[in-house]
Amino acid sequence: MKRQARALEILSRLKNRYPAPQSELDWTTPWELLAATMLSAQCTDVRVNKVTPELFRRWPDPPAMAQADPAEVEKVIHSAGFFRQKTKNLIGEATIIINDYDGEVPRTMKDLTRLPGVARKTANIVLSNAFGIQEGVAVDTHVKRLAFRMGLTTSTDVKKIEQDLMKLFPKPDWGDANHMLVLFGRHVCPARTPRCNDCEMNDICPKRGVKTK
DNA sequence: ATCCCGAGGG
DNA sequence: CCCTCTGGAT
Repeated sequence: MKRQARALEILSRLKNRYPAPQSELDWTTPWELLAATMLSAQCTDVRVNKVTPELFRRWPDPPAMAQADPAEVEKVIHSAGFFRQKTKNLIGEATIIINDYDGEVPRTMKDLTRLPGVARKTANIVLSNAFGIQEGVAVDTHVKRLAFRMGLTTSTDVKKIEQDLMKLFPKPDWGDANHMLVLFGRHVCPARTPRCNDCEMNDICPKRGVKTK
């Protein structure tokens, strides 16, 4: 099957499995989503959700976080990993948002990626989920793995993979495509032991790079 | 290419 | 023990 046709068929089957896909991170404001998404680097959303209630209670917005004691923030987010760098990112992001954006999380790719710890993946999530803006396709470890296995890209470079997916998927689906691929990756096609026998993509998936034990 | 970093699973 | 988890900066 040709790549474009396969992409649309995969999208159709993903929609069938996940009629209302959404992130499993807990958040209520754009600032909380930005913080939670940055914290999710190399860490499961379950563990992010374990630290964010206290984090958001003690430092609920950019003004509070900009004034936070780094040692205290490090304690609260310790179990999420990369805690020193992530603490610097949180305080740095809050400070720039206060100084340059009047305390509001910016709504453009250019402005978001100025923030420390924020590149295209995190910015795409914030733009799509908090503001409903389809700027691109967020490419994380799940999207990267599945796009390669399913033959939607031949690249291992996240920027190139994003460009490929933007051509293959209709723009209105870009935000949902990320969520559906992440969920499908977790449920059916994890990195180590993909369950190809039980997979509804079995007949159209090239299974590129699938580890067979 | 390497580093940041803890926690859970196999 | 080794791999992986919704990455990003140097």
